[in-house]
Amino acid sequence: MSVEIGCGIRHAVAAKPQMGVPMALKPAGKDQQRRKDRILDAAEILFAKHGFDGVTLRKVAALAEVDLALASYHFGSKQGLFDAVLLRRAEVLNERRLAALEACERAAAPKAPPVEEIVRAFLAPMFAADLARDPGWQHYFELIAYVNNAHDMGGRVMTQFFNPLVVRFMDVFKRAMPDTPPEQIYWSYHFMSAALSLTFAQTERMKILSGGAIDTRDLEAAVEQMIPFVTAGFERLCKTA
Amino acid sequence: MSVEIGCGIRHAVAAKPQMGVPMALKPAGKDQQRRKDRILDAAEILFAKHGFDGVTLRKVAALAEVDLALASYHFGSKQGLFDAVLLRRAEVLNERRLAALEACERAAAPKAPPVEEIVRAFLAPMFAADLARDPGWQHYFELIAYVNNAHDMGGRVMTQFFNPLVVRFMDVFKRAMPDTPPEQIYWSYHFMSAALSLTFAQTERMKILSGGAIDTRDLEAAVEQMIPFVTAGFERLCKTA
DNA sequence: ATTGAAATTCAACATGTGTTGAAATGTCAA
DNA sequence: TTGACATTTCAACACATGTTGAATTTCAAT
Repeated sequence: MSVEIGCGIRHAVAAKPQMGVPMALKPAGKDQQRRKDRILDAAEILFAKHGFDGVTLRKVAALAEVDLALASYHFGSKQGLFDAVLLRRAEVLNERRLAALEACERAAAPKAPPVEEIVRAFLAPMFAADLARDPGWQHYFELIAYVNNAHDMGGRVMTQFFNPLVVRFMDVFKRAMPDTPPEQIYWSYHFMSAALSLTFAQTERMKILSGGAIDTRDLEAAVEQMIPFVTAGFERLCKTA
Repeated sequence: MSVEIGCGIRHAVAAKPQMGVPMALKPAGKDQQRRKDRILDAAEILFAKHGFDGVTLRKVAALAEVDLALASYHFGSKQGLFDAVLLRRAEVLNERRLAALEACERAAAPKAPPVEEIVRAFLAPMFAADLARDPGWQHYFELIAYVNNAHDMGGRVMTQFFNPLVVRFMDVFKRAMPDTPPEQIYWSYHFMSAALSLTFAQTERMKILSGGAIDTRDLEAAVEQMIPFVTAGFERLCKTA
């Protein structure tokens, strides 16, 4: 079930080698890709807000203003659509994080970066202004938060799309704290990932609880609080006892 | 829609004042409550593992080995069943946490308790051996983790069942750090709640990522790591800048 | 213009959904 | 035993679900 990009699935019985057609806009109609993307956009919103089982293809089609059958045609199945939504922005996010990590490594070279800078490299890209103001990215992050906490998806999906990058981060953490047993670094990462997830879940719980004093949906404030909190946690937990 | 306890909903048109019948085992059959409880147990497991929309009343009935219609009869609707599952153990958990909080307040009186002890009073009851080894409570905590991160339920449900207790905790935190702006305390609580949620989500993600080095489903280890991590986060974030 | 493949629409399928009457069964007080 | 009520079963409802086959349209290359 490798992902077919750029052509429908139901029709792709043979998947011919395309006979030297220019890649750029191969079978490009007026809005050839527009409908497919609208489906992804709509699915992104709905999956983020209601989870996999809370969404129906009919609601997706309605929000995207396309025919119901089109989702199945382009993505094969509901699960295929879900994965496609996750895949679409994963690479970009991974690239941004990797760039941030390498930048902070360069700044500290030849020593390992301070823990706070590694934490920042991991968190900041998800709060960067250009992404944080893009509704599409917002919904994507909300979806990741949902998946990360989902009992039956957390393992598979997160690993599938983000493992290589996270492993890279773990290596830098280990290099920054060479005397710390890796277990404690993993635990710290777990708690950092938790803070990220609940924040992007976009609950209004804390607004209610605090009587309006804070709103965790304010991402600018969130990252400002999260970095010191998480860094302090890392540092205490990773002190060699 | 007040919750009717001890008698079916579909039948309760009049809800008469019971005419002096002994409360203890009023219409008690051989296993009068047994089926109702079995439904709650089954629903608890399935809702925790698959969320509200991922569960069907038929699967609940099958797991509980009762007739399909019984769930609707006893709880009125699927949503009613869901709320009943949440309600069942909420009071006990709240009592345990309150007891832990009051104990640590007494130990420190007349001063406010140290932050770490307040954190411990909040976390420890969910990891206490007698609950952590009871499968029922495990599923319940897993369900809470799901609800807390659910975009569309986090606000309502959490507030409904746990707000008074959490407000009580917030007051003690404020008393322990009188010079800290309440906003930072709320943020810290948010991150603590996140660590709790992701841990009880019982994902195998960290086991995969760490190559088996840690497993966040080991609750005994989890609380041991969580308390220092969260405490350190609190203390740094709540330093008056 | 013709062709051929991709994209889109339409209608339907088989199955699953929560919920509800009506009948049957159980339970205990009078 | 009888009567009254709670509980349980059975069957069905009205509707929603993901998916699919066939027909239609779109559109670039011939």
